[in-house]
Amino acid sequence: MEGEDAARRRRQQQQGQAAAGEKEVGQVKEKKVKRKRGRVELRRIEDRTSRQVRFSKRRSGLFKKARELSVLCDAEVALVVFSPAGRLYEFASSDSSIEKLFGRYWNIPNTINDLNIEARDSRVDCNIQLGQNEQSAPDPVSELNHIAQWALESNVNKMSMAEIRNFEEIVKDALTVIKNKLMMKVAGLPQKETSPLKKRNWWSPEPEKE
Amino acid sequence: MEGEDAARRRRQQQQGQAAAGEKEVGQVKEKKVKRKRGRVELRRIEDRTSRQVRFSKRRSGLFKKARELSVLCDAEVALVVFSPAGRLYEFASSDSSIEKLFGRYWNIPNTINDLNIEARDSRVDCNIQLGQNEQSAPDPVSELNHIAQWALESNVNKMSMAEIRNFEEIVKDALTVIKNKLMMKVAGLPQKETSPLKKRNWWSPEPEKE
DNA sequence: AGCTATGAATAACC
DNA sequence: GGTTATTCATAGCT
Repeated sequence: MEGEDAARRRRQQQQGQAAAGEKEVGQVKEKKVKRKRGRVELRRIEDRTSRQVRFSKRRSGLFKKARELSVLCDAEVALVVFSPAGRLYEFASSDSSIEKLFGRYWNIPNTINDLNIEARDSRVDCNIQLGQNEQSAPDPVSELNHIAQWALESNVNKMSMAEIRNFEEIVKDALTVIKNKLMMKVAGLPQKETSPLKKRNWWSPEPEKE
Repeated sequence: MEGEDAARRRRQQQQGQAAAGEKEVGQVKEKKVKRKRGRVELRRIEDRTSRQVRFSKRRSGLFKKARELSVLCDAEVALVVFSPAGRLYEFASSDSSIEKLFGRYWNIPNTINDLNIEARDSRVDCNIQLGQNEQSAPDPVSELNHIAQWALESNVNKMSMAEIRNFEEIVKDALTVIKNKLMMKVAGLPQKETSPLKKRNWWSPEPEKE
């Protein structure tokens, strides 16, 4: 951010320079000098066309800035923009999808999540594990069913926000399991463990790689 | 965005002006002229301290731009940034909380599903509608349960790849429904729709009592 | 969509 | 955290 005084001073200085330059060349460029812009006002642009053009330009600028921040400063950035017309534009830094980053956002408030996970009904855990290792219940849908039942019995409507977030993660995990299993099954591939469900540590501070 | 040629041309022009200005005053300001900055390189800043300073400044700049875009162009913007240290910074335009805007984000992909939704087993559709209109089963989890049962009865193990994908989407939809409903319920937010997404929200449009 | 003058952001320095 | 020189973004045109 910048103070008003400094800004005004700089502006005057620049105009001074410009004047000097013009004096040097003897007013030759008089024709184009009057494209005065003026400070940008922080309120909704009324003209529809102009607003749309502004949106396009500023949007690309914003996304560029977002990308720069994520690259230069090694930060994780997620950006979602809806145009007035309802179009979606999104950006997520490098290794994080929007979903992951916002999952992280939701997880931040409750670091105690681990405890909740441990504390949840063992049937769910059990079923997921079984499904993954393909021991007794080869039908993945039953797992989802169990999860739903578990949630139902746990009186979802009275869950706290933290619990809901946790529930969301659990169901998402289950969905991943199911998807993987079905994919493997249909493709006729051996069920190899890819990674995702382990411990959800993808958001933890990781050692840096250079 | 701007072309290289134009940029270079303008830079030369400006430096020409500056040179003219200096010549006018006779090199009096020689002492401070050499703060050369150079183009910003698009790669991670190595120096830790510098990176942190850059992060602070650029972050505030980015958030300012985001706010400007949302105000000037009447767009909805959600921005989440995690510093390398793991700190969270967030911005959401005016009337949208981060959760709402990203709920909206998650709902977008469903556009493609309209046809699929119509085509799939009517029992599911029916149950969802019932749940939604709170006639018999206001508990969103039951919807998930029904979907799971439907998939189970449909002999999932013999589904084609396309069908599995579709199933995955359906479950994801259900998850979205559940999540949003719970979020709204717990946060006590009114379910207000601002934009054109409404038509395909087969699962949420009506405000709830309770 | 492409250009340029101007305003704004910010890298380098206190 | 403040200042200034410089690069960068973009408003106004075409």
